Amino acid sequence: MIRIANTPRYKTDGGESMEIFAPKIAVITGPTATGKTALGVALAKELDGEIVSADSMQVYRRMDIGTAKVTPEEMQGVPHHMLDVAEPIDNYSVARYVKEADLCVQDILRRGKLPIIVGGTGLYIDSLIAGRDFGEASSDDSLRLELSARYDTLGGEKMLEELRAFDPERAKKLYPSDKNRIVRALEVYYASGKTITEHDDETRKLPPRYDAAEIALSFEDRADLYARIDKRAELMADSGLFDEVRALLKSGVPEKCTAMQAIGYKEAAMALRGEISENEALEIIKRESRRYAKRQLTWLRRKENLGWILWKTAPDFDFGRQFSTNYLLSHGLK
RNA sequence: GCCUCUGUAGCUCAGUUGGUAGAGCAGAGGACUGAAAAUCCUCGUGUCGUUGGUUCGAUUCCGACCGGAGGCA
Repeated sequence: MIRIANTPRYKTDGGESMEIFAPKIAVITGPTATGKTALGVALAKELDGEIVSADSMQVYRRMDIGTAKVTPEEMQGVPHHMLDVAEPIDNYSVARYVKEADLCVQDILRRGKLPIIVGGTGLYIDSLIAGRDFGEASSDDSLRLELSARYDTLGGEKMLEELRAFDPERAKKLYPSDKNRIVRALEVYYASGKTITEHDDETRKLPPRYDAAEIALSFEDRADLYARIDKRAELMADSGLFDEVRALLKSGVPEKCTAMQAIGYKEAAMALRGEISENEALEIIKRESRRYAKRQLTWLRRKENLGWILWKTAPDFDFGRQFSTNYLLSHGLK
């Protein structure tokens, strides 16, 4: 039976000590194709937990094959949350994820179960644990679209200059070519009157909302990870990835929406348009997936207090379950 | 068997009128606070096929040998 062990003590910036209830939760993360889903289910069964997915693409309905979403059989009766919570045309975001996933976690805790966050979207996981508030600014996209268009005509240098006028600190950190971040920095300021630097500083001061014990999965040898990714991409193609994408496009999902930026989907769309062959698409999907995994590793490597499980050549879930259980217990989850 | 072309970074190739070499792709490292499966930054030493010769000096010129491609018999 799971019990929330203790109440950690955090200091506020004012120097006053303040007691805050930060519930303990478990996290299973790691690059793509390392067995997070299977280990999550095994742990949930052993520890009486429920899964909260942390995957920016599995939130979309009807995107199953290309996102390697758990199947009902694989769930083995374990409740899964944060899957299929959006339409592909929705343009999901971290802000929305934190709000919705937090409700799930709270509900699970209220019922006395262990929330197990499982997924590879590092930003989503960290934001959920930190309890980041992204504000209400710019809930409609008009401002962002306008800024984006301005960036395209004026260029990055001009836009950075504009940002530098009120937020030199952020401007210094950004390259002119980093369109997304420049646009966002401007957007935050114009919509809220607050610079993104101020906003970030404020959220950084907040004590973490959860006390997370995090386990990361990967392979000892990078080559094994890549071989697994390649194999899985081929499996996806054989299982009907192209049909899935065809159906999405046919149902009116625009090609430039967030969901269609997913690896596997944008390449399949290119093939369906006849720009490349399906085989070429598959090769690009493999390559992009490998690069994605590498970025995920970069994200994870900088974190302290990660319990790493490095598979030899293939996942060993018996070992994984044991290691994880011990790890979680030693981190106060009992 | 003879002739021609060819052998340079993991791959495709460029180049040095002789002073030990550089692009693209692949790959590696990093950043990341409302697109994050997104967006962006940085990184190029390799017996220049092997072995003799010419030369102060050869990957570059010459010879032989070993691969590869094509042609003639």
